[in-house]
Amino acid sequence: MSYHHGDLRSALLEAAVGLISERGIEGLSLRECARIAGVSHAAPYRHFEDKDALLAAIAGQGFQWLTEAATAAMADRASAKDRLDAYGVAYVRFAVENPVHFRVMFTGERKPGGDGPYPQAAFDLLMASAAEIAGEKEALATATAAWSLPHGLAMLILDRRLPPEHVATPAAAEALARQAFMCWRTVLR
Amino acid sequence: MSYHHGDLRSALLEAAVGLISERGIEGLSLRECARIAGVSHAAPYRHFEDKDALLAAIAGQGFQWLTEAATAAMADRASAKDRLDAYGVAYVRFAVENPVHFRVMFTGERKPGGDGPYPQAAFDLLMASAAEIAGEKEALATATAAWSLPHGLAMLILDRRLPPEHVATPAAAEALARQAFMCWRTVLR
DNA sequence: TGTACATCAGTGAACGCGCGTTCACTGATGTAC
DNA sequence: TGTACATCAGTGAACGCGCGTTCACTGATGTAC
Repeated sequence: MSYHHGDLRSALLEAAVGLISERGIEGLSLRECARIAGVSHAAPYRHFEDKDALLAAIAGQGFQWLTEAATAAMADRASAKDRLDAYGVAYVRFAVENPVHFRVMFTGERKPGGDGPYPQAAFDLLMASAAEIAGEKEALATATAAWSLPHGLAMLILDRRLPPEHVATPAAAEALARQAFMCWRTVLR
Repeated sequence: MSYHHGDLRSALLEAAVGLISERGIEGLSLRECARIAGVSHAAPYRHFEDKDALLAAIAGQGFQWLTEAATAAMADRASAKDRLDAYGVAYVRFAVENPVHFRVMFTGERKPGGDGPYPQAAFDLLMASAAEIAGEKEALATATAAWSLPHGLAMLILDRRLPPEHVATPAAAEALARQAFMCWRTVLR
């Protein structure tokens, strides 16, 4: 290996995601990331100010991907109701496919000042369609409900809170998710 | 203070809840709990095998309270649909009133073996009413949806993910929650 | 093409830290007789 | 009521640990002339 790594920043992010997937967010340590990347334990500080900055980078990446996925999923839907529907499906799919990112994005309380990562862009998508359906006045409540359902579902799936036999594989989990959404669709149509 | 504390177990649980509410679950330490309870740092081991046992005790207490609250809320409702509805409202209320317990109950992945705390009793309540509404075949999907909505809403509220001005106070949060549930009620009626 | 130099990514030693847990102990409590 | 004893809650010293972070450094890279 040469003295310069080449793309240590990416390697550290990757190592962090792997580590979190094995040991949980609490189990993340910069030193272990450095070890995995084959670099001294002080090297990460050339790329991330501190541990929180690394987590923030993962969260930021996740928020971007989520927004992209939701935007793409909603793009070819004609009605606002269909768009909310597509949003929910894309949301759960994103969580199942990127469990570490999702957990980092949504674990822990945001700072009172509104500090910290926030899915502003993704929420705006929701609000726009919700306003079309329910009017400005009830848009927030509608968007909140349309976010809560897939968010709760994603959390319950990732945390293995649903009856094990129905969430054993990603495919089974997705099937259950789609069935659960059928209930929601009823209200949207 | 006398040599014997009297009710150290309760005092430790209380200290732990306070500590978590200030610093988050990661910020919990047995030594700090002991300090708060005014006792030496080794004393907690007379009451809890280790740190996880303390957390498990908090979670257990929470699951019990949640089941009691949901049972009570559903008790005087005549139809299954009303019962699912009451469940959701009680669920969010429980989370808002016991944020630390709720977080401890639902933070982190359960062990693959199905180890760890699980709201079995609360979920059974859901399944019973869901089966009445949707039949045995679709009961699981219906129960899942009826759990996901309040679960996601509770998480988003506790983590301050909703637009700040609407969740500034518990009262405002509850109002928003009730509005959001109106959407859900539509599908249940 | 060659050289001097600035830049900056990665090194390795060192610091201080609070933590979880163990252990032999001590002091209070309550019970059997 | 009094005494001997078992029980067990709480003590305080000690262990080892990995971590986050800082620091002066060294070696590679690339750019100006």
